Amino acid sequence: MKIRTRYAPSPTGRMHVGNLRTALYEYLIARHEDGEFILRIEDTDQERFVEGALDIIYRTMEKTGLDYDEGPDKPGDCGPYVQSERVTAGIYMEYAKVLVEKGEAYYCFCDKERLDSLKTTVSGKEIMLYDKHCLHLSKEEVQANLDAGKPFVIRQNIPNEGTTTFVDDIYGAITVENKELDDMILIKSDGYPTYNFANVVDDHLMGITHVVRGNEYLSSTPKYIRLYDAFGWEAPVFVHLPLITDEEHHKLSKRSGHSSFEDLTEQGFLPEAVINYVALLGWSPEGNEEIFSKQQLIEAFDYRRVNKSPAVFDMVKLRWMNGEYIKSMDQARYEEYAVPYVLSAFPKAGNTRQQVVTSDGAVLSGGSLDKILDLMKTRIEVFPDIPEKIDFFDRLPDYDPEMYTHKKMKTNPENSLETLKETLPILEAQEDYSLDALHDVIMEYIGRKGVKNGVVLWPLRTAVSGKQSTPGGAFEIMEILGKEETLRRIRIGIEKLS
RNA sequence: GGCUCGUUGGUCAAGUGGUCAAGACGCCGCCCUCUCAAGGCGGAAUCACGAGUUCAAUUCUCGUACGAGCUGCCA
Repeated sequence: MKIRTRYAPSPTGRMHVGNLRTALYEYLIARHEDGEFILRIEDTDQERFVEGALDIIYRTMEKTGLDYDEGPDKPGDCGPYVQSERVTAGIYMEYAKVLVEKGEAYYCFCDKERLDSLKTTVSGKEIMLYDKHCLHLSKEEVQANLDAGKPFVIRQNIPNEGTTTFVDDIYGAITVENKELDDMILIKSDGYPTYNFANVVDDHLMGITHVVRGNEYLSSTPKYIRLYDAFGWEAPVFVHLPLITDEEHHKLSKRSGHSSFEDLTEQGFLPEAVINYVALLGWSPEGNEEIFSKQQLIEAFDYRRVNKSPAVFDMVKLRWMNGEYIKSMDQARYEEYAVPYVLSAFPKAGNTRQQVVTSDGAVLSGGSLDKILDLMKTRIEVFPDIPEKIDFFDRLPDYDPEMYTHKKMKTNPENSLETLKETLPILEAQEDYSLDALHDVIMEYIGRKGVKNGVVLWPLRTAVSGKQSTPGGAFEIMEILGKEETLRRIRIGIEKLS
C-alpha cells in the first residue's frame, strides 16, 4: 500500500520548529517510500485564527522545499483540504451522528455552571472528568432539547471499564485504563469539530497511513483508537516524535527567540541548514555524515531510527551547520545573500555593488568588494555576522598605539614606527596594489632587513586596519583599500607613534 | 494529584549481555600563520541512582530520583 502522510497545521502564527520537524519527517517518510504527502489546514478554532497565518504556512512549505501532492492550493481526490470548508460541507456532523446512532457518542446539554461544578483542584491544577450526565438522557429528551434550540456538544462515549492499547512505532505498546479517559467533545457548541475528532475523520477519509505528530499527543491517542474502533475503521500507523526543548529543557517557546522558522531566517539562517539541523533532532542516520541535502535526507530517512528522548535545540550547532552551508554555497547565491550585508557596512549614500565610497572617503571598486566577499565566506556562520567584521574598511577606528605591541611578533611602538617609516616610501613608489605585487615588494624589504615576517606585517596590518584582529592579513587589506587609502592610514599610524 | 513517556559527555547522538562505549557541535592544546578564520592533528569529558537476573550488565527486569507531556467546547 502506498504511504500517505499529511502535515496538518493550525493557522495560528509562525511555524514552530517542532511543527516544522514534524512536517519534515512526514514529508521524508512519504518521499522515502515514494508515497504521498498532503497538506491539510486545521482551522477549527475560530478564536485562535490569525490573519496571514495561512500565507506563512504556504511560504514556509515553499522555502523549505516541502512540496505536497495535495492541499488547499493543490486539489486532489480528498478535498476540501481546509477543515472549515469541510465543516460547511457537513462532514463532521454527519460522522458524529453516525457515532450517536451507534451509541458511541451522545448529545450533551450541560451548561458551563454544571461543568464548572465538576471541576476539582488537585495540587494547584484544575482537573475535570465529565460524569456522563447527559448519556442517560432519553431519545425524547434529547429531541426536545434539540427542538428547543438548546446549545449542545457531542461527546465520545468511553466505557469506564477495561483498557485500551495501541502500538506506536517509536514508543511501542501503550495501554491505559479506560476510566482515565474523559468523554471528550467531538463537536463543539459552535458546530465545529474539535481537533481530535476532525483529525480522525479526515485522516481516515484522506487515506492517511502514517500519523506523525509530537509526543504531546501520545497520551490522548487511546481516545483516537477508540474512535477508529467505534467507526469500525482501521487505525493508521502512529509515529510519535520526541519533544524539542530549549536550553533549559522546556518546550521551545516564543520567549527563546528562535522558536519559529521565520525567527531563524530573520537571524540569517538558510532554509536548507535549518532543515538539515532539525532533521537531526530526534533522528540519526546510519553513518557519521551530518550534512544532508533534502534529496539525501529522502534517501537516508528511516523513521524507525527516530529516538524517544527529548532533544535540546542547540543554536551553536545550528550556527556551525549554517557556516558549513555558506562555505559550500555556489558563488552567485552566496553573493545574493552576502552583498547586502557587505554594503550595509558602508553606510554612505549611493553605494552600490560596483563601487562604494567609504566614510573615510576612499573609493573601493567592485573588485574590492569581491575580495571582501571572498574573505567573508569562511569566516561567518550567518550573514549578519558580516558588518562588524569589516567595519574597519569603511572607517579607520581610533585605535590605541599600544596595539602595536605584540609579544610574539616582537613588536613595540618603537620598531613599529621604524617599520612604517621605512615601508611608507616603498608603498608610495609602488603602483601595482595587487596582492602578489604587494607581497613581493614587502617581502623583499623583509628579506633585506633580515627580520621575521611578523615584525613588519603586524604593524602594517595594525596601521591599515586599526584592529587587533581582521579577516585577512596586511596584504589583503591593502589590496582592498587601494594605494591612496593605504598610504593615508600608514601616515596616521606614523603620526600616532611619533 | 492521576495517567503516559523519557534519562549515554555541556549539547546532538551511535551502540552492544563481554567494545579501549563511535561520530558531530562546543571547549582545550598543537601545526599552519602578520591577526582572525578555514584546514590538519591531538586532548579532556558520558552510560541518573539502587536492587535483581546472569559467569558477565550501559544493554534485560523492578524500584527510586529527576525531567517532560496530557489531564480544554486549544491544537
